[in-house]
Amino acid sequence: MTTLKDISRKLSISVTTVSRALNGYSDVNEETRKRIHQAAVELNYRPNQFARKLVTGRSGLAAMVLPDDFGITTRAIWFEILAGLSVEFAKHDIDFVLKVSPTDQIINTYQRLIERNAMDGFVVIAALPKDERVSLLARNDVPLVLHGRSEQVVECPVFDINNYELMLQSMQHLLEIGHKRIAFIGGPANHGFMIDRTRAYRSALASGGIPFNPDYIACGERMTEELGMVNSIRMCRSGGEEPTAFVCANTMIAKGIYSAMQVLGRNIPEDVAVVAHDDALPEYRAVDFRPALTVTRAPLRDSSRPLVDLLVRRIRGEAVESLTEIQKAEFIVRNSTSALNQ
Amino acid sequence: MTTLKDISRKLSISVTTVSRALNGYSDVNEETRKRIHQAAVELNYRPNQFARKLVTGRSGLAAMVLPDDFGITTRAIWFEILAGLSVEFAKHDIDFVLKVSPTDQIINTYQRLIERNAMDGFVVIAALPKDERVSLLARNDVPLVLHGRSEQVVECPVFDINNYELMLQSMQHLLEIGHKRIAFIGGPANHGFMIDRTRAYRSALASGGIPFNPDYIACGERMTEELGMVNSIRMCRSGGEEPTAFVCANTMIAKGIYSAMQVLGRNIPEDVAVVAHDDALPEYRAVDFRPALTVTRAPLRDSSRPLVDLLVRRIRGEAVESLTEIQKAEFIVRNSTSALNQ
DNA sequence: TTATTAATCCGAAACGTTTCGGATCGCTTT
DNA sequence: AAAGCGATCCGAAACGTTTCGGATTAATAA
Repeated sequence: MTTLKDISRKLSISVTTVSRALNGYSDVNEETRKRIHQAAVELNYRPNQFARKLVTGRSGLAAMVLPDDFGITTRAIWFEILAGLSVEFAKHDIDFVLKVSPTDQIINTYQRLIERNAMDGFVVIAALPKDERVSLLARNDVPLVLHGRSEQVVECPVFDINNYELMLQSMQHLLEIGHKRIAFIGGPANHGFMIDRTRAYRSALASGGIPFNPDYIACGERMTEELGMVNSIRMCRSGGEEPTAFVCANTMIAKGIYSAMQVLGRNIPEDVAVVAHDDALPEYRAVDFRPALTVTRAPLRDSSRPLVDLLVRRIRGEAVESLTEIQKAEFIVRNSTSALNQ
Repeated sequence: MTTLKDISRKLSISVTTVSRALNGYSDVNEETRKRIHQAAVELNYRPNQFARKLVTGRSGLAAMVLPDDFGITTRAIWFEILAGLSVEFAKHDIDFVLKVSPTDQIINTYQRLIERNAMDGFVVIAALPKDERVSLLARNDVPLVLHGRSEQVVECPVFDINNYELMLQSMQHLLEIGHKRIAFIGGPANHGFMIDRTRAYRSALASGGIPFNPDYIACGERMTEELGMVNSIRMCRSGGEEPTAFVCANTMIAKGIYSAMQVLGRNIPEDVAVVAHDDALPEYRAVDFRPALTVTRAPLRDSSRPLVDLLVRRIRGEAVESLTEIQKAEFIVRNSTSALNQ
């Protein structure tokens, strides 16, 4: 392990100057800076992160805390997010630490992490309207970035996709091609993105002059194939009028509906239309559905960079007001929707 | 942020003694130790990890490096492993950092991490016979624990399941109930576990007096449903004699075979038997297969604890010789295998 | 009585950085 | 000639721990 002192000794230059040269301060001669840099690579110098943290207060560590029951979704999705964050943080020389905690201990886990004071920041995913994690972190002045919008007015950077808009787009498409009995199968009703989408769902119905039917909306804790399967079958068998179209909160739910419709002997898109929101997971490619799935598309992978950038800028002390980013989803019509024949 | 000095001041006791009391040294009076502990909780003292690292050399950080194409398997499995490691490391007060790296940059990533010298240790998964990662870490004296066996004689703790034994068990079962044309569909041929299992496969055949048929073995880079589907169909349609039984390296492959057999109009277990190795992922529950799947079972989740324990013991300086653990898989006969009728 | 020992405690150095507050020197301005 | 300035450099303190090498005291052994 070579240290600043080693370089200092070798060049007969003070430690101070070596440090300042390596950190790009302006008060060191270009000539000596070169010599110092050269010596640094020769000796294979790496700054000791811990000594640095001790004086600067920065650790070069950022964390994410996940529930061990995987919350609203599946392992595959979490990993997609984790992988993206890891590579993005690496670009900023930040190590990404993963904390998995029993679901009922999440807040305690945050508390401990905050007390230990070893993380430069946190990324918080799946915002709730009143999010305890967010208020805890904010209260302790710990930088965080939030994925999804939270109702509470809090000083933190936010990244989100335009959930309201994308739902509106799906609905308008279905309305335009003549659907009136449109069902919505989604995730936990208390999450920010579901609130936004539900609002858009109802607003689109209203603007189409269609009364809201509570039987046509289903929320589940976990947005899986099973959720889509079970609920679409239930809706079709309830005795009332069957829906002619389904809007799904993700492609897994759509997959479940596809299976259900097959079992029920319904054809897509002739008998029922299906639209979904697509996080673009390689495991569930909307283009590979038969028929190919109409979607609003916003790759989860694309969220890593903005999330990390926002957090890093917050850590660096940028004003929070400028740290909001809303990504627009793309609307892609494929073969799972077609004009209603009647 | 309260420090040792704060406690020291409050109690009029030297920093040294406070430190030693809190770290459980024997040369401090039981009475004063109590006072110190009490003051510590009152002031909500948390040791500064970085100051500590600076002097002890330990960082309280352990890492795992993963390829961004997810290597031999799927996102879901990686997450299962990551989650387990995270909670186990937490028990030892170690933060778990996840590094995702482009596949062709893995070694560079390790190199950089080693140079930065910020990790106490690494867990290395999916051992290759000659594993560059292992030799790099070992050469630099960085503690690691290896999942799977590596050919090279290297000073590192190893955790593995008894791949040879479990394959033997599956094969013996199939042989006993009369199967002779037994196919094996597995993962990348160069991985340790595949080498072991292939050896067991051939040895079982030999002891049953059955010649090895290269058409009955298939290896794929990725052990997915698709792999099982494609290869089982190929084997059944090759024109030669169809296999009457399949042994699969995991349950996803088995799932693919189930689908393939349905397409082909074959019944399980009447026409073909299926056995798999089961990592016990919640997404692919062997008991939920129809018919329920006969397996050798070794939950992936169960590997986290031994992996972490071994690594921690290595970091603490225990002799490597004592740090090997081989877990036995359980053999569970269900309905996907039955005596061949002929 | 004196030497030994055990039980407690502590000062100071060390870990490797960053940074505050100058110091030095040669030039330019007044 | 004095003052001011810009360009370079550096000593020393600070960050919060751990740990080495004693110091002190009282009890015990010789």
